Amino acid sequence: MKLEQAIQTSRFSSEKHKAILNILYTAWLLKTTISQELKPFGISHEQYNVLRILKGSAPTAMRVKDIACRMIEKNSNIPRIIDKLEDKKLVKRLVSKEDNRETLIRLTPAGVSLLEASTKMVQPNTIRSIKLSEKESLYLNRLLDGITDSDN
Amino acid sequence: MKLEQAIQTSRFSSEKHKAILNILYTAWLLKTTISQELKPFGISHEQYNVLRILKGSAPTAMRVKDIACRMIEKNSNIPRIIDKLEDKKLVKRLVSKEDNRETLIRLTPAGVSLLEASTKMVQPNTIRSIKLSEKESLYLNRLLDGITDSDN
DNA sequence: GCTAATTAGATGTAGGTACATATATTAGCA
DNA sequence: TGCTAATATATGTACCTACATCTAATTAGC
Repeated sequence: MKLEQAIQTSRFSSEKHKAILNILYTAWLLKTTISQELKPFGISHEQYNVLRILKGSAPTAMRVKDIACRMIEKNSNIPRIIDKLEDKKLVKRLVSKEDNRETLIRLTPAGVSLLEASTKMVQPNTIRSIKLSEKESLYLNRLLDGITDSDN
Repeated sequence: MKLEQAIQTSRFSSEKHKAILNILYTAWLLKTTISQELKPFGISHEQYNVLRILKGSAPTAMRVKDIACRMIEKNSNIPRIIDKLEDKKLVKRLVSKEDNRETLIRLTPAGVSLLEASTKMVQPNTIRSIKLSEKESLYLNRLLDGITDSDN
């Protein structure tokens, strides 16, 4: 119903085909919603994700590659996102003492407080916008986890 | 299981929160897979979607705005995607006789044959890569359709 | 201990999204 | 009719992804 009207089609070759489009559409909706919530804070969804990842290991600084492998979109260009965050003084780059190839990234106090303020807004609104019970969410997670088994 | 290892985390505030990340991650996987399949044909996932939409109304040409509202990602910049397709001679721009503001887009024979060839590869591989029965797909579609009711 | 291979990160480029603005054309209406 | 508002598309900008390539630093192998 929702998907059909969103893309103005009701011709799907199978439920599976429809499911593929539905996942893509729902993901787009989620991203758009989150981006809207973040707009007042002046950061993008991707920049927000990096800040959250950094907070996960704070106060310890993180290496660029360790941030990268926690991102949902695996081809994110972390150095470039860090550039933007550094411009806004939300993170700081440090050179690793033990390996000079590595760059360590650390949240600044400004980064911490912007993250806290934005999360306070974004988190509840996003959670609220999803009309699923915990039980339905669990079942959805099971379905999604099973979708791509490596032995295809 | 899948998601946890993909983003190296098992701390989710709820099943719902995990479901949000799971949808985003699964969509990214799908997009990446489809893009890979399309690479030999020299077109992007978005360009492929436009070609498919055009085929849906062929041989009648379509207006830019009608293509736009069938796209999954609603903010797609259709004129720019058309530019790329036109460079490759896969579509042709025509000016509408009844309204000179409108641009009509039509598949060229080259566009039709590239679409057929690529679909023959992409469609089965994508469908096969999704490990869901029709029944599971149906249930997944129901869950996704319910996720965002406009009265939030 | 020195060179080759590997690794971390930065950077270039092409294509895309999101959104604001520009331009042309048509519709609406006093 | 003539003027304004609305509409269709194109274009500019900032940010992002995908991927190739570059540079510096480290490790492996002999």
